[in-house]
Amino acid sequence: MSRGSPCAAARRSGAVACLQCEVREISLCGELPENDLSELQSLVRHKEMQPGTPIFEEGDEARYVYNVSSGTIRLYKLLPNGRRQITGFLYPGDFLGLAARDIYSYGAEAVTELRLCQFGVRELEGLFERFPAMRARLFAIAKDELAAAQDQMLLLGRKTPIEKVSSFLLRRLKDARRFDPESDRIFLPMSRNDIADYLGLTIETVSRTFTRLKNDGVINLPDSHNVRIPDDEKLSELAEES
Amino acid sequence: MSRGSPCAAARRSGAVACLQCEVREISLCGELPENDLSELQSLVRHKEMQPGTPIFEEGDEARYVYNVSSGTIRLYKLLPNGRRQITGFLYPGDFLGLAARDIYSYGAEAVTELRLCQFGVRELEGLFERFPAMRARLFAIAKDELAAAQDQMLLLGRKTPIEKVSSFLLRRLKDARRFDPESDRIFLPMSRNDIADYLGLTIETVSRTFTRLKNDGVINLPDSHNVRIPDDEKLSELAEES
DNA sequence: CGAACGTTTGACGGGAATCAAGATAGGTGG
DNA sequence: CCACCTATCTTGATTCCCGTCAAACGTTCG
Repeated sequence: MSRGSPCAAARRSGAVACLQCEVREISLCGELPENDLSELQSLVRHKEMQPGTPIFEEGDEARYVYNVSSGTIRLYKLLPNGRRQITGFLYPGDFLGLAARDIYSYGAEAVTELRLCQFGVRELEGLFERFPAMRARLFAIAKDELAAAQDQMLLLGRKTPIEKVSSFLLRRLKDARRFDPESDRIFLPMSRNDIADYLGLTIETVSRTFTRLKNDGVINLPDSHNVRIPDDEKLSELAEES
Repeated sequence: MSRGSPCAAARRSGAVACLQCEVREISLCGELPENDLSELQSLVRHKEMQPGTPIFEEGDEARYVYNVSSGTIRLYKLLPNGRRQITGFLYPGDFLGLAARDIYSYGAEAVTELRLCQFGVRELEGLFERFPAMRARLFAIAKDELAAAQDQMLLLGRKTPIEKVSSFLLRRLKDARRFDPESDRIFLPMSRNDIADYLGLTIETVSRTFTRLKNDGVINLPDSHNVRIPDDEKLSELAEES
C-alpha cells in the first residue's frame, strides 16, 4: 500500500470533504461544530462499493461504524436453512453499526452502488469524550431505531399483505417528502425479493399485491422500481396507520 | 396526601432499600457504587400494582423510566381495529421506558402482581452527569434491546409456528438458567393470548403447538403455565437456532 | 440473437385462521 | 362443601389465504 497525503487519498477514492458532505446535517456528523470538522476528517475513511457487496456479516467483531453518503443498504438476519429476514433498509444520512457486546447481530450489504464513511469505534469514542452532544445524538439514533423495530414487529406479526406493502410504500413516501414535500413518486432501489424478505412475505405475494394496488388505482407503476402515488389518503387507510 | 419521612413512606409501600434490592446487581442500578446508593434512594419511587394495570400507554409523554423489582410486564402496540402485537415481556431486573422523542412508542401493562422502581428522567439525567458509567450502561441496554428486536423480527417474519413456540420456550429456559443452570422447568406467567400476540399467531395455534410439542415428548405440561423440558437439544433443533 | 435474470401471472394445495363447541380451572356465594 | 359462573385453554370442523410449484413475460447484456 502506497501512503500518499490524506488529501490525495481522499481524492483518489472520490471522497468529499466533511464540510461539503451533502448528508452531514441529517447525520450523526451534523452534531459536530463546523469548526471542528477537521477532527472528523482525520478519522474518516471513505468506502465505495458495488451492488451486492457485503459490508460486514452477522457475528463479525464490531470495529467500525458507518454513515451512508449515497446509495442503499440492506440489513438482514439468516436462519440456518437460508431463510432471510431483512430488518431494515438504510439510505443516505443513515447511521450503521450499532452492536451489542461488540458483535454485529446482523449482516449488511450494498443494495445499490454505495458510498460510505467508515469510523473506527475506538477513535470515535475519543471524539465523544470531547463532544458529548455526539454521544447523545447516537443514543437518540439508537432509540429511534428501537421504535422503528417495534413498528416493524407490529407489521410482521399482525398486518395483512396489503397492509404490509401499503405501510412500506407509505414510509418511503414520507421519506421522499422530507426532501420534497410535494413529491408523489418513490423509487425502490431494492428487488421484489428484498421487499418480500423485509415484509415477511414471498416474492409472488409481493408482486401480486403491487398488481392489485395498481389495478385498484392506488398506485401507478411506470416500472417495477418506480411508484407514483396519486392518492396517499387511500394508501394510508390500507396501511392501517393511526 | 400525608407526608411522612421518606423512610416511613418506603415502609408503607413495602419498598426495599436499594442496598437490599435483590435485582440491583443485574439492573441499571448495579452500575452505581454502593457508597452512592443513597443518591438513587432519594430519586426512586416504589410502585406496586395488580395484574392488568397499565403502567403507561403508547403516545404518553415519557417522563419516567422503571426497573422491574418483581413480576412480569408486557409491552405492546395496537392497530386501530384492536389487533395487538406484544413486542416484549419484562422480568425482574429489566429496564423499562426507553423512548424516542420523549414519547413512549408502546404501551406497558402488568401481567402479574408487580413491583417497580420509578425514576424521573430529568433527575436520572443529573445522576448520569456524575456517574457516566450509568449512561454507558443504559446505552448498552438499548443496544441489547435492539438486537433482541431484530431476533424477534426474524422470528415473526420467517419462522413457522413450531419454530416460534420452540424459540420462545428456549429463551425462557435460558433466562431461568441464569439463576439455576440446572433448571429444566419454566414458568409462563402470561396467558396463551399474550403468547399468541407475542409470536404473531392465534391463541388456537399456540395451544395446538403446545399440545403437539407435548405429544412429541419435547415438553411436559404439568399445567398450562408450567413447562418441563426434558430434552433441550430437541427443542433447540425445532427452534432453528444456529 | 439468445442467455440470464428479475418480475408477473396462473394453478394448486397446505396450513393457519376462523368459527364453534367442549373441557378445565378458579372464584363466589349459598 | 358443592353448585354455579366465568375465564381460560383445548379440541374439532371448515374456510380461505398465502405459499409452493410452474410457466410466461420483459429487460439487460454479452
